[in-house]
Order: sequence, then structure tokens, then C-alpha cells
Amino acid sequence: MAKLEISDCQERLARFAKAMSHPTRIAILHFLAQRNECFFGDIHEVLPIAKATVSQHLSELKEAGLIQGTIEPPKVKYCINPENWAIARQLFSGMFDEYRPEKKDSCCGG
Amino acid sequence: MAKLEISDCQERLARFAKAMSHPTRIAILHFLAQRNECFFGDIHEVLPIAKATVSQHLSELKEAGLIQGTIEPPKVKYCINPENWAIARQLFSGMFDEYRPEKKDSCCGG
DNA sequence: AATATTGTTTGTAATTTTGCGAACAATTAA
DNA sequence: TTAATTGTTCGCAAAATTACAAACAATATT
Repeated sequence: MAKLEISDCQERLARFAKAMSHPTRIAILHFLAQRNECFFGDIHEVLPIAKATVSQHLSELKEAGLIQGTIEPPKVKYCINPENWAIARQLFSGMFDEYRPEKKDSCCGG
Repeated sequence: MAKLEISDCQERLARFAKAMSHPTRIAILHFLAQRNECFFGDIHEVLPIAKATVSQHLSELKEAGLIQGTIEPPKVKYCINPENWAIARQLFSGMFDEYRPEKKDSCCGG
């Protein structure tokens, strides 16, 4: 029993998923993905939540590696982290491609 | 201010991501994606956690729509939910495709 | 030096998540 | 009927998440 070991890829996928597990953070990613870059204020301006909360969400996205931020005094510029974005894309599509229903009739009697 | 409204798609994407935000649940999805279907016991046997916890993780995956379960007394058969799996795949790839770095030089001075 | 601007950090509270053992339900076998 | 098998649900505890206001830091301006 207990033979299944969780791989690094699976841990990493879960980590990315966790970063994406909140609607506000999805909205932030969407916003950044479209603009390629922008300042904290631009993001905060558009969200109906306190700046402290925005900052926290940005922190989590940054720690997960999906975005990056650089200080441009007195502002902070945020953008997608291209390398990790590509890795996340691959991990997710790899996961979803693992399921290939060979038969047209569904499983589980559904 | 606060102009950004979170769309249903974004809510749904976050919901799927949340279901995938735990390593054990990623492992379960991976397991199911490969086998196309299997019983609770098969999953529990392979995981180093209590059956109550396994049951809970399966519940969350089921409530999120990623998997489905049917009772086959005295067992319960679980499998990927094909329709929602396809929807999740699209939502994620749609999100990741939103970012298209036009230039080779990275943003944020990275 | 004093003030304004831009974000982060801190402290706090409410809620959710995670995990387990024990109790429970439902079917099957003896 | 009694016992065994298979999972779910309950009750609980520890930890993590979410959100906010207030305090703080760092640069720019007057």
C-alpha cells in the first residue's frame, strides 16, 4: 500500500493551480496577460478590494512564479513571468492530455 | 474604480484550479486519467493517507466536476468526467494562450 | 525639512482547508 | 441473523486562506 509517490511535476502543478485557485487572482492574471505589464496602481484601480489584499494576491502569484515584479520608484511594475508561464502551460496541458477517452460511450455508466 | 467584473468563465476556471490545488488531488486525477475508471479502494490503496481523507478529496474533485462516481455495490467506481474535463482543458489553455510575448526581450527588466 | 505618492507589512478576525479516528450506512457472505 | 466488506459522514483539532484598516517604508516634490 501507499506506493504512489507524488512527483515534483505534480507538486509543481498543484502549486500553480493553487495560485490560480482564486477568482481575483485569475482576474489579475488575465489583466496582466493582456497588457504584458503594468503598475500595482493599475491593478488595484480595477479591483473592488483593499490595496493590502491586492498586494497579498500579487505576492502569492509572485511566489508561485506566475508573475514577477520590479520596483520602479515610486511604483512597482508587474508582469507575467514568461518562463514559468510556459512551464505552467505545459504542466496543465500535459495533465489534461493524459485523459484520452477511447470509447464514445462514457464511463461510470454516465 | 472597481470596473473589473469577474466573468463566469473566470469563476469556473478558479473553481477547477482550486480542485487541482492539492498534490494528492493531482495524483488522484493522474491516476484516474490513466485508468479511465477504478474503485475507491484502488485509489486508497495507493495513497498514504486515511480513507476518510481520500473520500474528502474525491468529494471535492466531484463537486468541482472533474470526476464522477457511481455506486456499484458494495463498491464505488470513480472516473474522469469527460465533459467537464474538456471544459477545464479549454479554460486553462484559453488562459495560458492569452499571454503572447511579442518581443523576445522579457518584460519587467527581467 | 516637510509633504505627498506608491505599495508593502503588520495585526487581527472570520472562514476554509486538511487530516484523522470513530461511528455509521449499505450491500454481500456465512 | 451475524459477520465481513466497502465507503461515507461526523466531530474534532491544527493550519492555511482571505480580507481589511492602520502603520510603515521609500522615493519624489515643495
